[in-house]
Amino acid sequence: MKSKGSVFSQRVYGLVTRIPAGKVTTYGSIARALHRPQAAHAVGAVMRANPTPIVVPCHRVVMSDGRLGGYGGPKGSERKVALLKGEGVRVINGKIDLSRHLFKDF
DNA sequence: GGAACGGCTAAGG
DNA sequence: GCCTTAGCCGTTC
Repeated sequence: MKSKGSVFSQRVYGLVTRIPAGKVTTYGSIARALHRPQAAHAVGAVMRANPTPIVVPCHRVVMSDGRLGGYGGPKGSERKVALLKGEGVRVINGKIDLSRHLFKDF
């Protein structure tokens, strides 16, 4: 357990936290922002361990496709959508309009 | 210290 | 539109 020891995780949390309401990002984008373009899954690992779901809105992180991905469980997706919609994100058929809300301007 | 897991991505069938 | 294959990386047990 590296609990907070790894810069990577902290970096991920930092970026996710910086995502403004009404915007979303992809695992790949985060990985790229951290100079680890291939570590998308690693980002997922960090998110899974997300110790501060309040500060780290994982629901703003989606797949490169615009799909929501997971969120703890099949129901989580619905909650994700609800939250995103509440923030002004256009969600269609469980997918996000990336061309409209993709935030990669870290 | 090492193996398995995971909320992935990209490319092909 | 969905599944498979291959590659890559950090966390967890």
